[in-house]
Amino acid sequence: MNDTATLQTPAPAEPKTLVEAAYNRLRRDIIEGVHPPGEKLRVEHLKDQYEVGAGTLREALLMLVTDALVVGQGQRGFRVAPISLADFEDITRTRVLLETEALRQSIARGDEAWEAALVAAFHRLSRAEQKLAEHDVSTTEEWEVRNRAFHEALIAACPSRWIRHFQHILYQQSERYRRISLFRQPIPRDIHAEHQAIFDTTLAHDATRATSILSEHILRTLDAVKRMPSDFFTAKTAR
Amino acid sequence: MNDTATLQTPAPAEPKTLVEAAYNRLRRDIIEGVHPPGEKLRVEHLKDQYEVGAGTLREALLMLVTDALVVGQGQRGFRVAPISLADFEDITRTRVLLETEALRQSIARGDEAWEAALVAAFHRLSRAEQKLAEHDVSTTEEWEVRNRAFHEALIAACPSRWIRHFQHILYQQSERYRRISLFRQPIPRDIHAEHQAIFDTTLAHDATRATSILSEHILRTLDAVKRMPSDFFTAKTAR
DNA sequence: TCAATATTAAATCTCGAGATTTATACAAGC
DNA sequence: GCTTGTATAAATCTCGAGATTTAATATTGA
Repeated sequence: MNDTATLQTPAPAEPKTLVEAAYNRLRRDIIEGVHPPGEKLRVEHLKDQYEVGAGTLREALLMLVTDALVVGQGQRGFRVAPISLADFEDITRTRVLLETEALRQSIARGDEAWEAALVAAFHRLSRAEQKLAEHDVSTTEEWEVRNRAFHEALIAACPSRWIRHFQHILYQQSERYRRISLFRQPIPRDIHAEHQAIFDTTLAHDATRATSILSEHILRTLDAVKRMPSDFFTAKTAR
Repeated sequence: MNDTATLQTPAPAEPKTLVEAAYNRLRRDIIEGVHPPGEKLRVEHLKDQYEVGAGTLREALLMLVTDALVVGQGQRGFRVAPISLADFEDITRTRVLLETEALRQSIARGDEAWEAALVAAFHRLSRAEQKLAEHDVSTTEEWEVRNRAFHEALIAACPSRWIRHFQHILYQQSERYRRISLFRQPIPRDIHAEHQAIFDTTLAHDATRATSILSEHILRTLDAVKRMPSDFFTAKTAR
C-alpha cells in the first residue's frame, strides 16, 4: 500500500450548494472556537463575512441546529450553543453508552471487509501517532481526522443507523470541547497504547474487554476536563 | 385535583413565528401520513397549501430534517423520509437502549416532585385507557398524547439532556410508524396492565424489573409490525 | 436616585423574482 | 431496437428589500 506522508483520508464529498458550503465553514469555525460558545450569531454581519445572502446564511444556521452546535430562540435570533462541565459529562457518558453498544454489535456482525478497513484505519492512526511522538506538531490536525476515522471504523459494522447517527453528533460535540478547552495540549503518549488495546481486543472478537477498554478510553477525556480551572466554563459561556 | 373529562395536558408552547407554525403543521401531516413516506416535497406546491412564502417553507423543511422526518438531497429538493421494517426495528431497539438507561437513571435520582408528576401522568393515562375500554373511540387521540406524556414522565428525572433529546426523536419516529401502519387498530386491552406494571415497579424503585418490563413493552410494538403483510413497506416507500 | 414610559435603533423574519441546476421528452445515430 | 445527445420544461437555489418584532436609549415623574 502506498502510504506516504501525504496519505489522504476518503474525501468528505464536495458541497454542491452555497448553503452547504456556508454550513461547512460555519461548523468548522464553531468547533474550532472562532465563534465562542454563547456568542450571538447576527445574520446581517455573518452574511458579509461568509459572502452569502441573508436567507442562505439563515438556512446554514438551521442546519447547525441539527448538530446542536447552534441554538435558535424563536424570534430572538441564533446563538452558538453554550458549554458547561455538566454538558460535557453528559456528552461523554452518553457517548460511552452508544459507542460501546455499537462496538458490541460491530464485533458480533462485522465481516472481513470491516476487519480490513479497521486494520487500515488503525495503521493510518498509528503512523500519525508515531510522528506525533517525534514531536512533529504539524501532524496534529491529521491525527484528529484519523482518530475520528478509527473510531468510526470500529463501529462501522454496527447495523444500527440511528446509533451511528447519534454517535456522530456526540463525537462532533466532544471535539468542540477538546478544541476550545485548548487541552489540545500535547496528546499523551499512552493514548497509542489504548488504541492498540482497543484494536487488538476488537480484532480478537473479545467484545467484553474491547468495550471495557473503550469505555475507559472515552471517560479519560472527562477526567482531563474536570481538572480545568473551575471558572473555565462560566468564563467561556459568559455574556 | 380537577380531573374532568376535558382535562388538558400542559400547553406545548404557541409558535411565535411563521416558520414554526408551518413546521408544526408539516410535522403533524407527515406523522399522520398525509404526506406518505418517500413523497417529494415540492416547495412551489406546498407554499400555497400552507399559505406561506417559499423561503419560509424551505426553513420549515430544514427543521424537519433535524427530526429525520424529511431528507434533503443537495440540489435535488426534499422528500419525506422513507420507511422500512429494518428502520423500524432499528428505531425500536435503539429506543429500548436509551429509554431503559434513562429510566434507570430516573429511578436512581428522581425526587418526590418527579414521583408526584409521574403519578399524575399515570392517572391521566389510566382514565383515557378506561374510556378506551368502554369503546369510546373519540379518546384515541387524547390517549396518544397521554401515553407520550407518561413515557416522558418516567424518564423526566434522568439528568441526561442528550438521552432525553434522542429519545424524543425516536419516539416521534415510532409514532409515525404506528399511525401509517394503521395498526392503529384498537389498542389491545392488556396494554394497561403493562403500564400498571411499569408504574408500580418504578415507584417501588425496582430498576431491574422496571426496565425489563419497559423493554418488553416497547419491543411488543415491533412484533406487531413484523406481522404486517410483507409487501407493506415496499408498497409505501415505492416511487 | 430609582423606576417606568416613550422613543429610537437594530435585528430578525418574511416575501417574491431572477439565476442555476436537474429532470423529462424527443429526435438522431449506431 | 437501444443508446446517445439535444432541447424543452420544471424545480430548486439564491438574493435583496420591506414589514415586524425585539433590544437599547433617552426622557419624565416620583
